[in-house]
Formats: sequence, structure tokens, C-alpha cells
Amino acid sequence: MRKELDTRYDPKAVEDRLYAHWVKQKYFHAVADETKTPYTIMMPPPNVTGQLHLGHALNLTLQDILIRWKKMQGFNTLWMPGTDHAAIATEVKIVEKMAAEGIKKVDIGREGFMERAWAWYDDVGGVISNQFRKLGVAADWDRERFTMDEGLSDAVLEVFVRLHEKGLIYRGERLVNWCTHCKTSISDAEVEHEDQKGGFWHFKYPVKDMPGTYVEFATTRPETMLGDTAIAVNPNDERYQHLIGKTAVMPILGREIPIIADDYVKTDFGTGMVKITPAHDFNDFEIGVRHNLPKINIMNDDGTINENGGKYAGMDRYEAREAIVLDMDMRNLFVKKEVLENSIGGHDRCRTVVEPLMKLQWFVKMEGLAKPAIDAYKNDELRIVPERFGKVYLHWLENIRDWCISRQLWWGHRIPAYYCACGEVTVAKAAPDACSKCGAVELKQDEDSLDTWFSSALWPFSTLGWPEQTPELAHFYPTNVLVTAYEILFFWVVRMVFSGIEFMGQLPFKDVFIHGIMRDEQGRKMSKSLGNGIDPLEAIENYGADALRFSLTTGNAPGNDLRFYIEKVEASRNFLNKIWNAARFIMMNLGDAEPTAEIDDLTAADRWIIAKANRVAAEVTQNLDNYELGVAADKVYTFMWDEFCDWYIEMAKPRLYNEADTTRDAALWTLRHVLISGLKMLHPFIPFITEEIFTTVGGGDTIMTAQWPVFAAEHDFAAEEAEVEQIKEAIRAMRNLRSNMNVPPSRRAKVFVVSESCEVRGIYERGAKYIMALASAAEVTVQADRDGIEANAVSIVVPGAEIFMPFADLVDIEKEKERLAKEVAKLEQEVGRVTAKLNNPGFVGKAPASIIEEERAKEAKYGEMLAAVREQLKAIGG
RNA sequence: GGGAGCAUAGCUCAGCUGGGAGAGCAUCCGCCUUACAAGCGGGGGGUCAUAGGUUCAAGUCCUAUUGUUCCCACCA
Repeated sequence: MRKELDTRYDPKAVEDRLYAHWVKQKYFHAVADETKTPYTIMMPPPNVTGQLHLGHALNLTLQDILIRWKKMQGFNTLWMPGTDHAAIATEVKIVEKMAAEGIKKVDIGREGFMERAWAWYDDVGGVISNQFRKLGVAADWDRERFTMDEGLSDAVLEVFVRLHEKGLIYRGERLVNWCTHCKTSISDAEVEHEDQKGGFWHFKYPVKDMPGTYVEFATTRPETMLGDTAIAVNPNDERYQHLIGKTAVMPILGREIPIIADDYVKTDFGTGMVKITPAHDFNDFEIGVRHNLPKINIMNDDGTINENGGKYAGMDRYEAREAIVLDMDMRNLFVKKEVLENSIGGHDRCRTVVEPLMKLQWFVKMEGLAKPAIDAYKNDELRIVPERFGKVYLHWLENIRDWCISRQLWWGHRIPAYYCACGEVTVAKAAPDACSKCGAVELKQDEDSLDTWFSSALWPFSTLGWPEQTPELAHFYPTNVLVTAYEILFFWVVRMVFSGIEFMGQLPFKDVFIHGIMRDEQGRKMSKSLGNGIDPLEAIENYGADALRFSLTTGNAPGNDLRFYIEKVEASRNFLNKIWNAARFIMMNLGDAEPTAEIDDLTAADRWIIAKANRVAAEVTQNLDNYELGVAADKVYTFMWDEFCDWYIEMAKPRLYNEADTTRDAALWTLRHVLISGLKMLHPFIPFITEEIFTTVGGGDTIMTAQWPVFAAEHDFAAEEAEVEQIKEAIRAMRNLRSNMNVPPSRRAKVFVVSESCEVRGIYERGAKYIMALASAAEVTVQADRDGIEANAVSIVVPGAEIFMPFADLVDIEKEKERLAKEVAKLEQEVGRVTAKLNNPGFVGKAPASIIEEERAKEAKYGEMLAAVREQLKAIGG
């Protein structure tokens, strides 16, 4: 039963209906089945705070292409979707919402907060995954997971306990990156460095018992002077040898601090003297450890100065800075202020300048975990596409520091550590009944929760049921590829890799396919503050999901950023319409017929397009294998539009319109066959329209499980391809000439094809109907000589033949001479180039035989054509 | 300070392992040719950033330079 199709493709009438149908049919659902070969992708879980943005759209489209393609290849595909609780990002939002109601976290306490948080999750947690569906993604929603699900939370606890048992998780008082706004520690990866011009203040401290002697140093953060516990110089600095071992006095607080020698200090920067503040600077911390210096913390969690800061206590860190500079100046100990270009770390969430603070936190020891992740890449077990990101991956892992995993937040996985008054700390999945040391039953669980990436690091196996040994885990792990933007290589990819190796004994994926990020028309990163974000849902509303997807796929190389142009979506929409109309045309002509054809019935044109489709299938498959999705899409696009629509369909028309044509069925069969092949190759890219047409044209119940086209040697018709290409070239030449001479299509011309070659004449005799249809010829006469052709007919030379078109009244002999003379010049140049090449002993001696053969063929071809054009020019008196 | 990417037609970008420069959009000319004007046919437009080098042959490989974007980094 065939439906009538509109002249314009309307995605609205198709997309939602088909998606609901796919879901209902469980086409996306994967079942563990050991008799099948799995192909698995873990969808990067979006934050539950989010809305679908173009970055997601790009990421999802690429994954969906791979999943749908592999499914058609017969793999047991699983695309695991889910969402991430996004600890800090979400908590900030919930706090904001509460603030609007005039409520603070402390007002309602941890339990009250969590209640609200879960309510909030119930409200908006599913929004984004519902938006994902609009894109047509073939994800297994039946298996959708959330990082705070019971099962995933259990995995988190299991991992924490195991790492702790192995000594890879420890608790310690260290300097951490502290956000004074969010009042939590954050990991190194969450600190964003930004270059800026800042103050560089020079001060001097008096040296004890050496009146008139001062140590002069410079700092970018004068407020940290309050925590100074030493002054350091380079041990080899001749200028300061006499000061080493002496004592300086921090004037404002009157604190006596030693002058020490340490290699860290450079002699050629600043004054060669450095103030040492172990509690507020990562370098100084190390020096403090080396020299056993006291660590004096001068700051509160909110960035104000604490009681160690004397009279500055209570001031904000920047207020204190000003005040201290002023006070030092009053004492004539302020030397000068310079401007210094340096980089400053801010919290990636709120941009607040990060303060290094001493904190008792939980850390993951990274060295041992990083090693196998490094080896996996070096041993080629892990492949990163494009390759250049492999260096970034290695560099990060080779320089990794311990990972601070505790966060002073409530929304997340609470750290499973229990404290007893006796000082004993118990780490266990469940709260112990009593302290194992003293037997006390009053145990307090750690107030902190875990970094959100601690749970997402487990995503590839926690979603499959780990630590339970589920059939899904056995079948679908390890996954095949991880598709993500380069932005989260460190946050997530690296952590999944070492987690997978540590807990599963196997890499979580074989390939990492990295793409770029979406930018606006001007190349700027899309951001909320700039307000330059494009809503993909709006683009889908206006142009359909297929059009959006296709525009995100073509013209982009792996790893490169992508600018969004609505014009590109329009162009994609036009392509969809083209396919739609080609299908309409074919269905109209098919009617109720079910044409059949044997290979022997096929004409040269049929074989030509079949051979082309065959080769495109091979190439596109190869491109997809290499993650060259843009190239793949482009090839199918060109094949379908240029070759199939603009040439083959046009060539089929004369056969279709002639009921008596004995090859009519072969044409119909070929049209339908090639259309379906094309739809299959397009389906991963544009799933909706291809499904709609496929089912309408009787391809089957769904294209999703149709077999992906493979190269078939029996469809490789080289001779016919060459023959049709020859006809195409002739048609193009004739069109070109007509256009040059301003001959309207309505004026049909007689065409004479002259060739001495019997073989060539055969080609043109068979191609006559195409020349008539596509080059506005009234009739085509093929002959061996020029008998009967008007002397002033315009002529063109094509390989192996000359073509004459009598346009008596239109011909301007002078212009003709000009045209032919130009043609001669062009061919002479060609022949000259090729001949020079062939006369070059280096070329003939070293180039591969096939290349030399090609050049020889060119020389012969152009030589022949040149002779013919010269002849024609002579014939009209030129 | 270290590293990476990019620089190709007016614009946005492709161009895989080196073998005569491509697409989309824009532009110009001509077409309502019975699938499609969201279309059809034809055209113009590029010293592939610059300078060297390797090679019979370089947009493609190497080196340097310039411009640009980004990543990493505890120089006070």
C-alpha cells in the first residue's frame, strides 16, 4: 500500500511518529546474547541541570551514526544513556532556587536539603533526556541510568572501600584549591587559569640584630604576608650568603622568621628573595616541608582573614591586601608596586579566584593508577582519534598529582567514612554498628561528599551492574568507543580509563573518538553570558532533526571545532527534500509494479549507477571505520544528488516514458534498488526520512535492521562505467556549448557524432537517447565520416569522437574561430605539460608504472583531440 | 615557560597513507524541461600564509618565520 507524498518533505509529520514507533518496537533495546557480537557505546551522561544544547546535539549525532551503522552491520548494539547528578553544578542551582524562596541550606539541614534536591531532580532530572529523544537517538532508554541510582551508588561505595583498602585513598591535611564562594575544595582539573596583569608589590623586612639591613622581596598577594614563616634565597646567590641563617622580622605581626636557602628560588627573578607562606601557596608548602617550617593558616573558608591575621581578622582577603600595603608604606617598608603578567586560577563554575588552603581532605593516590593508563596508550591498546590528543592525554597523566575527591557539598555520594570519638576511622560500605577499636556505638559519618567525576569514572561498568557480575557486564564490556568533546578529556576520559583498568582489569573502551566544540557564527564559544547559544530544539522545530544532524556532520574533520550556521541547516534540509522528491518520482513510476531484473537485463546506464553505488558503499564503510564521518556523509550526499538524481534519474526518464522500451523494467528495478542502497547508507546520518521512505517504498518493516551495503565484486562494471562517463562528458560538452551560444533548451538541435572507431560509435548509438534527453537533441546521427554535415555546423571534440550541431542562423563564424582557437591553445598546453613530463628521464625512471601509463594515455587522448580541433578550425577557415 | 591546532575561492570549511585544487553558501548567465524553483543547466573566482628543503612529483612530508586560536604550567 503506497502513500501519496507531498512535494515537500515535512519532518513534523514524520519524526515524532517514527520515534514513538521505534521505541514501541524496542528497536533500541539491547539484550545480552553471547551468540552475537556486541557493539557498545556509553553515552556521556548530561548534567541533570542542563538543557539540550548544540554541543550535546553534535556529540549525540556522532554516536547515533556509529550505533545505527553498526546495528545495520549486524552487531548487537547497545547505546547506554543516562544522566549525571553533577554534584556542584546542581547543588548551586538548588541553592539558588532556595535563595529565591528565602531559604538557606543551614536552615533546613542536610536531610531537609536532600529532600528538596530529590524533589528538584524529579522535576527537572528527566527534562534533558527527553530532549535528547527529539534528535532521534537510538539509545536504549529501558536501561537509562542516573549516577545516584541505588546500583551506581553501590558501585561508588565499593570503589571507595576497595581503593581505601589498597591504600590508594587516604585522608590528609594538604593544600587544596579552595573556592571561597562555593566553600568547597575542588580538583586541579576544575581550576581554570587565566592570564592577567596584576600588582607585584615590593616590600622589605628588617633583619634581626642587623640594624639597617633589610630583606627585600616581591609578592603578588601581600595579604599572605600574614602567614609568612620564612624568607628564602638561592643557596648559591652570592649577594645573600651573609643573610642565610639569620632571622627576619615580619613587621606588622612582629613574627620572627628564618632566612633559609632553597634551590627553588631563582637568582634572576625579582630580588632573588622570596617570602615563604606554606599554608597558602603550593610551592611554599613544599619548601615548608623541606625546611620544617610552621604552616600558619590565615584565612577562613569564605576568604576573610582569620584570627591569625591579627588586626586584619575579619577583613576580606582583598581588603586586607590594601590595608597591609598601606601599613607597610607607613612603616617605610613598602618599596614599589609593579605590574606583572601572571596567570591566576579561578573556579570553573563561578570564576571566583581559587585560594590554596590547608584542609583535611580525601585524596586518591594517582601515580600507581596512572601508570597502566599510560602504558595502555603507549602499547596501542587504547586508540585516540585524532591522534594528536594522545599527546595531551599522556602529558596529563605523566604529570598528574593526587586527586582531591572530597567536596563540602551535600548533593552527591556521601563519603563512607565513620568517625569514633576515640579517633578511629572506619571506611565501610555500610555504617558499622560499633567502633572496632573501642566499641562505642556513637559513630559519625563524614560530612563531605565525593567529586562528581568519582562516580562518572565508573560509568562504563557501573551502568552494566557492577559490582554484580551481570550478563550485561559480561557481554557489553568493554565498550567499543567513547565519543566526547576534547574539553572533558581530563575530567572524564582519563578517569574512566584508570578506573576500568583497576576494577575490570580491562580498558573501558578501545577507541576514544574526540570531536570539537560548537561555536557561533563568529567563532565564539557559545555561552550563557554571551547569550549567543542556539537552541537545537528550535532548529529541529523549524527544519527537522535530520537536517540539523546532517549539518553537524558534513564539512567537519574529527577534533575540529564547528561553527553553527543556520544556512547550513537549510542546505541540509534541501538535500532531504531532494531525496524525498527522488523517492516520490520513483514511487510514482513504480505504481503497483514490483519490477524484477536479472543482471543481463541491465543497460550500461543501470550498471554504471550500480557500480557507483557499490564503490561508494565500500568507501563510506572505510571512512566510517576511520571515524571520518564528515567525509562519509559528503560522499553519500554527492552520490545521491549528483550521480543518482542529476544523472541516473534523468537518463532513466526516456525509458520510463516509453511504454514500449524493453528496458523499462530494468530501469525501474535499478531506480528502486539504488534508492534503497542510498537510503541505507544515509540512514545513520538522517534516520527519520530514510525510514519513512524505506518503509513506504516497500523496503521492509524498518531500515534500522536492514543490511548495510557491502562491496560486491559482481556489481563492479568497469566497462559500463567508462562508457557512461564518456556519454556524460559529451553531454556536458554539448550543454556547455549551447549555453555559450545562448541556445535555449526549447530549441532542439540535430546532433551528428563522428567517429572512425566502431567501438565508439556503438557507445554513442546506445547513448543516443540520453543525449536527446539531457542535451536537448532532436535526433542523434552516428556516423564514420562527415558526409552530409553542414559545413558551418558548430563542432566539439570529445575523446574518440567529434560532435557537430548545425545551428546555421546562430553561428557567428568569427566567434567560432575564436572559440576553437582557444580550445586549441588549451589542448596545446595540456599536451605540452604531459609531454614534458614524459620527456623527463627522472619521471619515467622513478614514477610507478601505473602513473606513467596514465600520462601516456593522456598524451594520446589530448594529442588526438588537439589534431581534431585544429582540423575543425581549418575547416571554417581559421 | 611548555605543547597543540589552524592559515586553501567573497564567506564557512573538506581534501585519508604525496601523482593534474573541491563542497556548501554567495555571485553571474540561461531555464516554470510532466520528482523537486528548498529545483535544473552553464560560468566566473584560488601564486593552497611566507621562505627554504626532501622528491621525478608537495596543499599534502621536513625546517624556519609571520599571524591566529586553544590547552597545559606552583616562577615568587
